[in-house]
Amino acid sequence: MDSLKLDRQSVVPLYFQIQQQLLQHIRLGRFKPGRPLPSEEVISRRLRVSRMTARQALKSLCSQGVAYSQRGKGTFVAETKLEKNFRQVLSFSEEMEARGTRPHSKVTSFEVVSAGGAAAETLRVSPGEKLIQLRRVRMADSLPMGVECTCLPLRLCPDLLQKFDPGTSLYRTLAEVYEIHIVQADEVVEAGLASSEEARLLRISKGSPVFQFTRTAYIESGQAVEYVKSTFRGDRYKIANRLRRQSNGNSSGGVQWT
Amino acid sequence: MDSLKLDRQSVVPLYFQIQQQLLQHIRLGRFKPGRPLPSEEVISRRLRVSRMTARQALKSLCSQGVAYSQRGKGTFVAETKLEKNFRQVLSFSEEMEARGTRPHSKVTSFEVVSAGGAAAETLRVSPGEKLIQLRRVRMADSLPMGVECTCLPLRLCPDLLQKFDPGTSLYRTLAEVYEIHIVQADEVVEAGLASSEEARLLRISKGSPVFQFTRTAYIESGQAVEYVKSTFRGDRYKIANRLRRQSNGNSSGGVQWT
DNA sequence: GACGGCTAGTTGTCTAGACAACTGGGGAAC
DNA sequence: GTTCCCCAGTTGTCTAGACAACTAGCCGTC
Repeated sequence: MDSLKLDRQSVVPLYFQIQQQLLQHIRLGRFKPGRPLPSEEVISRRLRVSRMTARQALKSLCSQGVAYSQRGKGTFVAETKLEKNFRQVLSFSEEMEARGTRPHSKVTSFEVVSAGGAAAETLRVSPGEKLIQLRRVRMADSLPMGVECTCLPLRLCPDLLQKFDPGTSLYRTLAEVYEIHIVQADEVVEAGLASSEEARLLRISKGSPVFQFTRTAYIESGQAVEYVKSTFRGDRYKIANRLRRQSNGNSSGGVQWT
Repeated sequence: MDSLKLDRQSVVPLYFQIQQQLLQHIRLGRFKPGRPLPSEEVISRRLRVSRMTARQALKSLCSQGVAYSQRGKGTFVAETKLEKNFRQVLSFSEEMEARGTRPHSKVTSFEVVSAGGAAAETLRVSPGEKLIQLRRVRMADSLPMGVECTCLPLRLCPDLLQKFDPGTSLYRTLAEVYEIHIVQADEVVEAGLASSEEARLLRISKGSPVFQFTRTAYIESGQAVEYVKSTFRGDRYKIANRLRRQSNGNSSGGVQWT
């Protein structure tokens, strides 16, 4: 007998509940890589939802790279474990937890500064407006992974210096204390060499290969709220991604949309 | 009066035709960044398709990072032009064309070798089986961008050495001559330093920062058909990506799927 | 044994609706 | 003038079905 558990009173959409439960089963190894997930029809019948809802749950697993579909055959658990999820915005803490390592940070400075340069421009604040600047060394299982410099407009979170415990997740604090929910980010990655300052903090030699990330995070309205520059060790950090190729069907149109 | 153009006889799905036409309008600047796209309802009425079909077209633009949706407001053209599309599998040629630069390659070797090491393992061929190995220097507007070493099992494309014109796109040749359609790829990016050999070919100094890509490409069945290792100049190459944050709704389940 | 057709199972596409949740603006009430 | 409510427009979620296209296995014919 199946112990179904969809909460139809919940505000959480059904497809999302289904997706989360499948994900949990995959994580626990109850669905193994390469093996099929329940078909749309089975989920639909078992959980008494329409096929489109079941389908939406499976599709969202596919778009996360966790599964893949084959017409006429089924939907299968994806093989590879990707080292860095390049699809979803994750804070460093969340990313390390997903990887199974214990995140930890050492704050090297946490202060209010005047906006200037790229940070001011990106965050759309007038030059001279106050920003909170947080510099941290990011560690995983006590090993230094990278250095990170985060800038936030002070007016959005005026008492962050008091409210934020640097041992916890910044994103979690922003959401819980200030109702600032980050939903999107643009990230640019460059390859570079460690400066002597970075080398010292990361315990590597100057000139070692590093990743340089520049991230801008946005809330739903499209307003940029966070500007981060970070440098991560090239020897301990990889980026992995699964790409799909767009099927090609050429059709040039003459529709008037206006 | 609107000149609608959906080909309902075509094998190309309606949602894809709509998506392509919207994309073309965006590329031509008829829908500007930050401005709204036609709403689901408008597309639905204008083109006489159901709202779900119109929605699927808009959603697929969103998943490509070309647009974004806001509940209650609409779907808008995304602002930023991303330097490297990290969502779609693109060959080097396609990527450079998308960027508006003229791609060009210099072949440094093109031969049959015996499989071994990571390439053999990834492509799932027995050690010693023959592989085609193609080494190229990749150029954009006559500037060297990176070096690339591509491996393919010989049995999949036995006369590639004759059939492939290195001036053209390898992916195009694979599709047209051998019916090998690449639909997915896994890519791992690392930060490294240029070796003296790479430095010479790329006209940079040894020890300069570079990106090291390792890509495995798959056909629909999941069979790996291409293994590529490449090194790109850190000073001329950036990776850009737009990430969405997964909305969080925790629900742990007890469904029996079997 | 080889081939072809049939069938059940699966995903892909599409329809025509429904209600919920949210946005933004206008207008009424205060 | 300010506040509140309502309404039209929009996206998010969901239903119940339909047919197409493809896969894989079974089975009978040749």
